[in-house]
Amino acid sequence: MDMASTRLSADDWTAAALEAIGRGGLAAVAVEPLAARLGATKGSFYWHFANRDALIEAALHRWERDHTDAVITLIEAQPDAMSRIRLLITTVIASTTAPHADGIELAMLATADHPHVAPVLARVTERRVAYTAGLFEELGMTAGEARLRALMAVSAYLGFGQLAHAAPATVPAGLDERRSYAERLIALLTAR
Amino acid sequence: MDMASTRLSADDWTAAALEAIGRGGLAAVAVEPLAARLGATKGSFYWHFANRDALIEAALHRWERDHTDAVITLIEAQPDAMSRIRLLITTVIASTTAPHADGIELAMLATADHPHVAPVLARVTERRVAYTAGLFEELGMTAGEARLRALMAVSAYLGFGQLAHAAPATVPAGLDERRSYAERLIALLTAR
DNA sequence: TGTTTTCCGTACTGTAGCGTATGGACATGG
DNA sequence: CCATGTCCATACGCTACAGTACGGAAAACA
Repeated sequence: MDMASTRLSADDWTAAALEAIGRGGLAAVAVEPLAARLGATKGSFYWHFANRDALIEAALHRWERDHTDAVITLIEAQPDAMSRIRLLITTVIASTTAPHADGIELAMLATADHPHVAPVLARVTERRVAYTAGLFEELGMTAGEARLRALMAVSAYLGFGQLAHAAPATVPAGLDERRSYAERLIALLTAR
Repeated sequence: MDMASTRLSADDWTAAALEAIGRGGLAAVAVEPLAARLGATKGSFYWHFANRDALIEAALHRWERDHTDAVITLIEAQPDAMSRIRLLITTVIASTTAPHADGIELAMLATADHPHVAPVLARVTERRVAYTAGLFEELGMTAGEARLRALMAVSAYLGFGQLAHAAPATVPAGLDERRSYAERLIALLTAR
């Protein structure tokens, strides 16, 4: 995995930081352990970054960029609003309860109070709600109604993630069960 | 607040630990800072507890006990299933977005991976889902249907908490808006 | 009041990680 | 091939906190 022991770039460090966040949360972004994992020492790190805080900020902004891009291009490929909503819900429900979901996302929520995490997470979340509200509007709902549904949808998404993480036993286990759960959720959220 | 500078009991320490969790998460449960906050020193702590881990465990178990008791007695006071569901949803939606919700609960979710937190949180969550499913059954639903609805309800609860925490701007601000949001949620969750 | 038990303060050791200083390896262009 | 800039390892100091040792104060009890 890390056999090319040439010099490291700043991006190598942010990538390692994101990976660490996924594993152990923001607290796992520690310079010396990361250096060990990269087969280097602090000397390298402090050449590329001023301090630990700068690394965290860089990693967070990279996550924000990559993450939002990925979701948008995935969903936007669908033809109409209804199928976009379907895809949104089903992929989320189907994938979330996998081994351990998207570790980074859970870590972000877990550290929502952190001064650097808070603004990033707020932007991503607000963007999600706004985007989802747009989908419901395309279904013919008023702006107010669409926003309510969007809040419920995003809540259902976030809540399901927490549920799967905190009490995996409660959540539908098989893929079929999860699929039908997603169907019921879609039906309730789009009901007039 | 802390003028009675008599001796401390083990319960004083667990109470302080819970308060610290609410403020800064599990990481804030540090012996020396807690001692300072209590106007004592480590000498006291290590007489009452073997180590930091023992304190965490004690605090967690105390939270589990107090917490479940409180919710159950509050809800169980209602006459019928429908009003219990109403109360459950409305209080949760109405109170969650207050200053900063129940700090402890958020901290628990944020540290769900911790070896001592995981089992406690899993028990509490499973109990919530089971209890809510029971309410839906009382409404005349089949066991399977009731469980689905319960999952959605608890998801909505957890998700709303996360939403209010991560992006307060997205969530209904005024008490009236929140109340009507809760109403819509109840309507959707109990619709046949 | 004297003795025993309970409780706590002080002083110590040990560890983990942040940040700095500095010299040197390695590449690169003149 | 040598001089300059780029990148990194080593060694160091500093802080925060976990846990231990031990002596002494403060209650409880006789």
